[in-house]
Formats: sequence, C-alpha cells, structure tokens
Amino acid sequence: MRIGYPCINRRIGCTANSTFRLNSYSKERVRLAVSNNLDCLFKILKWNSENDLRFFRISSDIVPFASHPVMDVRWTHEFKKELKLVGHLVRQENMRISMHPDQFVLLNALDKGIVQRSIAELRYHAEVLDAMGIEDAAIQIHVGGMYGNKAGAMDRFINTYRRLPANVKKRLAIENDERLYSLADCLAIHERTKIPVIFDSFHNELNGRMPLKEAMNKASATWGRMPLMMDYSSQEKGKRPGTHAEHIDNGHFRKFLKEAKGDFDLMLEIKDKEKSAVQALRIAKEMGWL
DNA sequence: CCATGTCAAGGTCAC
DNA sequence: GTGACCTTGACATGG
Repeated sequence: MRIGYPCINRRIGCTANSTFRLNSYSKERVRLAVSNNLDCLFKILKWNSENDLRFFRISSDIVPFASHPVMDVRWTHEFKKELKLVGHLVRQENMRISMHPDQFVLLNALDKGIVQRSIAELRYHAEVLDAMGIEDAAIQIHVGGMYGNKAGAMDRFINTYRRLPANVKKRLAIENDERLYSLADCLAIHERTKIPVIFDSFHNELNGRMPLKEAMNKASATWGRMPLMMDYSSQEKGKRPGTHAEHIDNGHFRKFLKEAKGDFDLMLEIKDKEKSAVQALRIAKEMGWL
C-alpha cells in the first residue's frame, strides 16, 4: 500500500500550483509560474519519498491556462528537462501519481463547446504526464452532470470517451461522486468501457453506501493487475455533510483499515494534507499494512 | 502593508 | 428564471 495526499504540501514552504489571473497573462508570467511549480513539485516529491509517502496528486495548475486559447508558450519544449526530472524521481522512488481536472471537465455535457474544452483540458493533463514519461498515472474525473436523464447522460459519457486520444484514454479513470454518480453507476460504465474506477470511500458514505468490502472488491477488479486507487476522507464535525475533515479522524481511519481488504493505494483528501498523511502512514504501519 | 473581493471553465437545487 | 452554493487557496487591488 502506498499513502499520499493531494497537490499541496504545507511544510516545506513552496507551492507547485502557483497561478495568476487571466488579466495578467503574459509569456513571462507563464514561464515564471511553470518554472516555480516544477521546481517545487520536485522538492515535494523528494520530501514525500524521504517520508515514505508514495502517492501524490499533481495539481492541474502546474501549467496555468495550458488548455486556454491564450496559451502561447511551448512549455513541453521549454521545460523538457525539468519535466523529465520529475518523472525520473517518480519512477526511481516507486511513486504513484494522479491528476484530477476539476468540475469543468464534463464529457457528457449537452453543449458541444463544453465537451471540446473538456477534451482539450484532458489532453493537457496527458501532455504533462507524457512529458514526464509517466505512463501509468491516473487522470481522474467524475462522470459529470445528469441533465435530467441519467441513462442518456451515461451513454453520452461513453460515446465521448471512445473518441478520446490514446494518451488520455490509457490514463483516464472515473470516480464515484457524492451526489449524482454512485460507485454502482461507475461500475456500470466500467462494464461497457473497461475504464478503471477510483473508489472514494467518503463519497460512498454519502451516495450509494455500498458495503466497504464489496465496494473495494468490485472497484479493485476494474484495475486489472494494478492496485486499486482510492480516495479517503471523513466528515468534518458540525459542517455540511460532505465537508472534508480538517484533521484525520484516527478512530474512523483505524476502523476503515480494519475492514479494508486487498491491494490498494490510498489518497487522503484531508485539509491539513501531509500532516494527516504522515499520521495515516504511522497508523497503517502499526496495523501491519506496510 | 493589510483587508477584502475575486478568480477560465458548469451544474444543481431551492425558491 | 434567478441566485446561492459547491470549494479553495491565493492572486490582485484598493485603501
């Protein structure tokens, strides 16, 4: 099992997701941001490997505005060396990588323009991973909207998926969300497409509520010989249901690990990031998971 | 220098 | 049909 956290490290004093306003766009701003982001990403991954955290989500802001028409920097070319360096470290330290384009990527939108922009955004994510030479990372997305007809929306998702470029397709994974598409829905899409399903245990508690063992078994089966990729969180007390915890809830986490089964990599979607990840790692080691 | 409003992109739900 | 909310840090501006 590998344990990790998404995008941001609060301890080492740099960020790999710096961006700027579209209004302030210039070639120089892009170069400055990308240079800073790649430099910091390398430092974070280095810190992670030294702390035995071997799962990390690279921020979609690593190259700001990459899929926007305004982009006019050939960043894959200009930062070739730095991108390769990251990939080298990832392979050397046996780390697993994911990326998670946000809510604007909707492969099943009714509007063709939205679908086109979504595909462009996915292409960008695949280009980052191509340039790093990381073939087996996941680009994780949700199924999308319902548009008043879930079956139709799922059909549209599948049809668009089939037309995606190969470098996107080989990395795309879908994740159950907390309101619209449950794990069962994602598994149904897997049946028709073979897309791997990332299991989010917190979302499953809010939507679907498939028993944990069954959920993990079924999601695992979608990954073939690769370990299941999982997102984990717990409810922040006193906040709207669905709010991610500020700190890891030790009791909840131990209970989860007691029930969990199989070979999986775990991403802690908890707000204090590497702090909780370090603690989770300690607990998992205590309980004999690694 | 600090406080506050704002940020590429969409969808859903309550009213 | 309109506005709040999702979710989040940090950019950017105005005082």
